[in-house]
Amino acid sequence: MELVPLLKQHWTAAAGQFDLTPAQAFALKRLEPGKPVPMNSLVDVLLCDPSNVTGIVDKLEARGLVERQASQDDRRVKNLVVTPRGAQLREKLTERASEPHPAVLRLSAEDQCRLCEILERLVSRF
Amino acid sequence: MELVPLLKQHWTAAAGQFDLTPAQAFALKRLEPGKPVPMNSLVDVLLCDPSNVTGIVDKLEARGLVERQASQDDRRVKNLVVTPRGAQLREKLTERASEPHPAVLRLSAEDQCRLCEILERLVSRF
DNA sequence: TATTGTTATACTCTATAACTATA
DNA sequence: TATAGTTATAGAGTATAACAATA
Repeated sequence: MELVPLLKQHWTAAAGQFDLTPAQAFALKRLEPGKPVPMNSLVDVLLCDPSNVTGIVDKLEARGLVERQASQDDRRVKNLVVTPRGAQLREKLTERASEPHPAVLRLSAEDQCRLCEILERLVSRF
Repeated sequence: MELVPLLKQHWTAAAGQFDLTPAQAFALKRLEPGKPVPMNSLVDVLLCDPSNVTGIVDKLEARGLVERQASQDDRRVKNLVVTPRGAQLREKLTERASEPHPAVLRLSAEDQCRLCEILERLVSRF
């Protein structure tokens, strides 16, 4: 919990390099190019209210990074599709965010390795 | 980074139990009873602008959880002191926040132990 | 000149509630 | 009745800039 402000700062800086807010960047990072998903699915990723997703997607769409598409199966649903421009930005963002935080580099190589493994298992159970 | 929303949700829930916002709870948790610290020091903990600290402390002070005290050494500085009521709430908060997240409990006992050790080393280098 | 803390402002995130359209 | 998404709204966090008091 003590690390949350640190992580937040790291992520905000990474997102800011591409003129994205943290939440916008989170959403973009979770949208896989070529795999449309309902707006709905972002609620589980961002852990926020559906009404927030609207605003976040609005801004991404206004910049031409994602598009809303009417679903064929359920006319209530709008699917989100990453545009080519969005995919390009997403890749750069992912690359930038993969850079380890300086504090992590101060750990031993063994600790870094173990931390990585354990966190992967933790994420997969989330 | 994928865990940030999860951590945030966990912390928001813990803080909410005591009618504190996440930032207020963070500040209170970092103020040790009996050890006055300048407002300034919260900037490094919350990693935010000094102007935000004013507002966050305002709300804690309005609830009688902390107090501003003029510093003897430097008349520009205001020291923050946790009140008895603040100390009581802080203890409950710390206790509540120490409860492991369900996702962590799904890890093996060995992983939990290692994660704890590594994170402690990480925090100490922060 | 530089620093501590404040104020004013604007933007984003966030939840709540009420709404439309579908199912 | 229930669900997907929107709108309106209000509260909180955040940074920027300008300011007063002090160093």
